[in-house]
Amino acid sequence: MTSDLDLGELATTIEDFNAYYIRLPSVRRLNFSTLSVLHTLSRKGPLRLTDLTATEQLKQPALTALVAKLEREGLVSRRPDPRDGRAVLLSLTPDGRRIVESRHADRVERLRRLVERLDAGDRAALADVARVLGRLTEIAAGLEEKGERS
Amino acid sequence: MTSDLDLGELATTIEDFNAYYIRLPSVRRLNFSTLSVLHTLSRKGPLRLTDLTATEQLKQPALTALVAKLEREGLVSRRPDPRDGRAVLLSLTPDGRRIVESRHADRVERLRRLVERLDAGDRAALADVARVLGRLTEIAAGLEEKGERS
DNA sequence: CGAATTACATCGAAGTTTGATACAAACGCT
DNA sequence: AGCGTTTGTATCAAACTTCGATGTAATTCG
Repeated sequence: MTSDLDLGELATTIEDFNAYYIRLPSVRRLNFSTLSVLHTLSRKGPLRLTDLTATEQLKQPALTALVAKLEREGLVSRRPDPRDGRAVLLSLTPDGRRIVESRHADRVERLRRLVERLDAGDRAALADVARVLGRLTEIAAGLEEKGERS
Repeated sequence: MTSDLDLGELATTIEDFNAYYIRLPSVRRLNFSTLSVLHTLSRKGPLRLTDLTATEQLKQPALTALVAKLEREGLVSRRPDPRDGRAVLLSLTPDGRRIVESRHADRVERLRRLVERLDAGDRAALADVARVLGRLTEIAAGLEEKGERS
């Protein structure tokens, strides 16, 4: 049985890990909302503004303003949706992609320093960690999709 | 050998997982900075304002303002540091603690729904996931401490 | 076609964050 | 003890972010 206690501890462990993992002062001063938008666009390809409001915890006017700023800064590009004259399709520009990639590279480097201090057993378990977290993400994405249809 | 590729994938997996894990619209509208401060105070006990600026990605004036607001709302309490007349010690009030706990409970519930859809093998690996993430956090905390002394 | 809906933009008000600066307590030196 | 320096917070005004309400144009559906 997977007791509540186990899950409570797992949740705490993830929370604490994230406290360290998220902290990553970026060279350019980009706030949480901005980084989240860049990450989402880099993973979910061209998206309409409304689709973004579903993932980001911002209302549509705030997102419109943020995207306008990112376009001015050359990190995001907007083009009309050929299928719907009201909508815009947002994607990362090469510069925008570079920011996401550089942050990713920083995280890889930090992870590397942590991992090299793990003992052999824990290091061997890393593959399992990756597999299970990946599955949990897939399941979460699946549940969300289902929820949207209701 | 732990190749760069493995770590890159692991970092991506964690990033994607977090995109789902972090999303948790709270009942009270508390922004990212606020939630982070509450979490840090709940985990690291009474802290001085300056110690908080080290963890939170806010400058001291922003933190002073945020803490003042949280005190007005009854989520954080301030008392003079008996060891240093210039400093204040910040801690969570019962109400503040309740917010952190209720968010934790929400995460446990979300995790539960994900975990119950894992196959037996992946579920069995959860203990390893918790252990390894916990170790990584310990190591990260240790490295940070070392860095501070330099 | 016309009414209802949807996608995004605009606006003004409220809230947040910042750099510069002020001030008081603590520290270190003699 | 005295004095200059450093450290911990507070204050301020300016810049930025976010929101709810509302506008406008494109789409959908009967």
